[in-house]
Amino acid sequence: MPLDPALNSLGFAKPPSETRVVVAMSGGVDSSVVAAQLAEEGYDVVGVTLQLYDHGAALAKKGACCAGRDIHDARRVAEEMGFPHYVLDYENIFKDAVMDEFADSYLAGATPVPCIRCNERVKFKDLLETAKDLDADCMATGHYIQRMVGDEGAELHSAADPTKDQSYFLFSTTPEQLEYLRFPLGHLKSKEETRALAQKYGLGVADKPDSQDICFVPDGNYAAVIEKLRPGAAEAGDIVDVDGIVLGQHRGVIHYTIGQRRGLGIGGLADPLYVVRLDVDKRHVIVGPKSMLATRKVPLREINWLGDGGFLAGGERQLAVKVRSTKPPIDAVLRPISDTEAEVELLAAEEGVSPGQACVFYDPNSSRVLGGGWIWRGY
RNA sequence: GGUCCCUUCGUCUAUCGGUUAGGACGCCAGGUUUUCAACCUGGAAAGAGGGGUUCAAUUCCCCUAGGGACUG
Repeated sequence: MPLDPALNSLGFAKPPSETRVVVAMSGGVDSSVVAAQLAEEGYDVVGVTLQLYDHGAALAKKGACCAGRDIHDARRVAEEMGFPHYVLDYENIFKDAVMDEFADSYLAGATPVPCIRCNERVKFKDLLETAKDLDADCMATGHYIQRMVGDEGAELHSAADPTKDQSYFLFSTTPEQLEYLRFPLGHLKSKEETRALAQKYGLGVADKPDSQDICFVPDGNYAAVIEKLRPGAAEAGDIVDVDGIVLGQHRGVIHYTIGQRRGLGIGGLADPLYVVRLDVDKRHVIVGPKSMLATRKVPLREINWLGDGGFLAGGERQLAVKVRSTKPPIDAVLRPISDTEAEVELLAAEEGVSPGQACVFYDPNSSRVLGGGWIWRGY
């Protein structure tokens, strides 16, 4: 983070004590450290935690964000560090903006990424507006991502620690949102530094495990949540090969994603089978050998462009893309079709490209994130 | 009716007297992961049944059951 001596650590030309920052606190280590650190630096910190879904259902789950135990943890950090903390009831907003689409996406044979929608539609939208209503100068989160100020304004950059980088989950952050956001952890070299800071501030959450899995799914059984939301969603059907030959039965298309290997229950083969396609109308899970997963053309919509210049006007571009959060970026050509649609051609075929997942753009020569889009079926 | 062959983890199979009975796929668990997956590591899991021969039988012989090939 290049520091202008005239500016404080959050980029404002005034003392921290006169800079109000809303910290989105999940109750985890990361956002707790952000809040504690900013409070320590003397900022006018306001902690906010969102209640996103039903308490009772979530209590059983450890490591989840924003419910029950987590709200408690966040509140305690605020008390320990001496800044105000608010809990906002966002259950309805969350259901409308995240959970409903999550269910419908699976029903349509796609594989959604609810965490991206939550950032895009809840944390960086309603919560961000709330922060402005609170007269905050900016809003900070515990995401491992970097915001840098360039010639054309705020830029999004991958985290310094590539193993913790969360750019995949933040590609849809708009330039306007980015102007207002701050990510104080993005420059850390490793998660250990975060935990060390938590120790330093004496936070009770210092040893809390990292969150994983979908926060509103209690026991990892996301299909059960979908069935609760959309009764009858999991209808059994045939597992077929590409020639239509029935190889077995499945418990519902919603249990599968393209590239998936486990859960087919078909044994006795020399090589494993993978899901290569989902046919919702026929309730077919189409399977084949790994080689059939190779994909080069990836159709995208709902593009969020974070690079310089206009998206469509800029024409064809060489860049790197990620099609799954844990896969390394690979070289690709991006061909805009409209302001919000594009086709990505992967230079080397990738396996497991699934509708509903995100395709995130990276500058191959720097840490900059250039936006991304949502993968969908086709033209 | 006769002759010959086959029968091992859930599945497909390896092992032609002494093995912790091996592998693959499937399954389970752990790791990884703020999506779902992928991936990595580990685990459970078998000699159709009954008699023999032998120091020793999955392995050799016989019978029974089931399956297959050829054949008056």
